[in-house]
Amino acid sequence: MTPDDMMPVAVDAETALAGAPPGHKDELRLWLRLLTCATLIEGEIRTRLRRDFDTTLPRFDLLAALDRAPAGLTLGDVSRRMMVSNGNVTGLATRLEAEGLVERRARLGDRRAQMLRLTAKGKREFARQSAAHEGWVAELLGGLEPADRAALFRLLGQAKGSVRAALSPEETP
Amino acid sequence: MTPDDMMPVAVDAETALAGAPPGHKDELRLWLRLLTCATLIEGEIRTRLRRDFDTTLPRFDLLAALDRAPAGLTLGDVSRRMMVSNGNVTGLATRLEAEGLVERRARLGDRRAQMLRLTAKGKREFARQSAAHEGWVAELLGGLEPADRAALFRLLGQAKGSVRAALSPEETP
DNA sequence: ACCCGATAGTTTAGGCTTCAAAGATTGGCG
DNA sequence: CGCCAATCTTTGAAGCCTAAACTATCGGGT
Repeated sequence: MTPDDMMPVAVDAETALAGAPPGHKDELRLWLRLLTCATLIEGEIRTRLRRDFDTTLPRFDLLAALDRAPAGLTLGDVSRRMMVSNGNVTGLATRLEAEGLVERRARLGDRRAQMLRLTAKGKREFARQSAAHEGWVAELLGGLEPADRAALFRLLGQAKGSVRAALSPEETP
Repeated sequence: MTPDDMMPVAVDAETALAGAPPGHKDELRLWLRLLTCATLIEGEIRTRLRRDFDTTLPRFDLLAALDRAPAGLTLGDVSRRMMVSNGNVTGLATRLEAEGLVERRARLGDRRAQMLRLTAKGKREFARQSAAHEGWVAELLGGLEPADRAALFRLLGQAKGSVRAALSPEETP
């Protein structure tokens, strides 16, 4: 319960020259802006998925994961790719199965796992949704200069690297 | 129900020279990377808020909004700032009130609205959480060169502008 | 052959989130 | 004054999400 010494935080190098209180305000502002962008886009996509296809983003994401893996995926695979919990996928898969978009089938030789695959209906449905989705994203980010878009893409890669690097030590003990 | 002509999508100008199928893949890749970054960071912050303070991100965000407005905010104000629905804030406020971090009080002259304010305990609690939070973000994004961080910040501003521009026409009829 | 740690999935409890509909109040207009 | 449209909040139904506990199965070492 000593809230002060839990914070490995890079209190080295450049902090010295920055002076003042720790002053990690820059990173914070960056994070808040990143979050705003993501929230804005995500919210709009959710709204349109509901409006035009009467579906949700998690459903769409699950279909997308399966679409990229014609041989099917286990629930665990899906959970890792979507970066969501196990139990979450169970429920999602159950609902999509009930709608006939996805099918569970046993995996030979391992009675623990089951493969999840798109049904024909699921493929058709996802193709429709996917085309619209791609258009929406292009519409929302179309205001960016191509050069800016490329630069942003690269810098986000850097950011991703920074986050993963900060995460991996404790994540894999 | 004609799913084909609902898609205002910029099918003009640069699409012509790009050739091929509509080919908005660039924007899509950019969006997916942006989303990955946000999800990664957000997930880590959620985990740590739970682990270290036994709280959640929405609670933290609500406290943060109130902390920036010493005079208090109506539930509606909070809802707009957090970009979440009205009903959502009701429940959030109720739980935080039960924990003694926030208080509802009637607004003079308008019995429909109520002001939400931090209690003394809420202020203390948020100060602790906020300091840790700032450190976490700095840790996660600390791997970025300061110049890259600045560039990223600027480009995200552009992206935000692009999204808002694409949104505002239909959002305000 | 048996046990035991690792892996796959489900369940449960609790919280977050949205949309839509309902309640409560206000302020203005005839 | 009385109505009514606009504003603020709450409620209810449904779905999403996590952590943690539980079940089932697998595979290897003794």
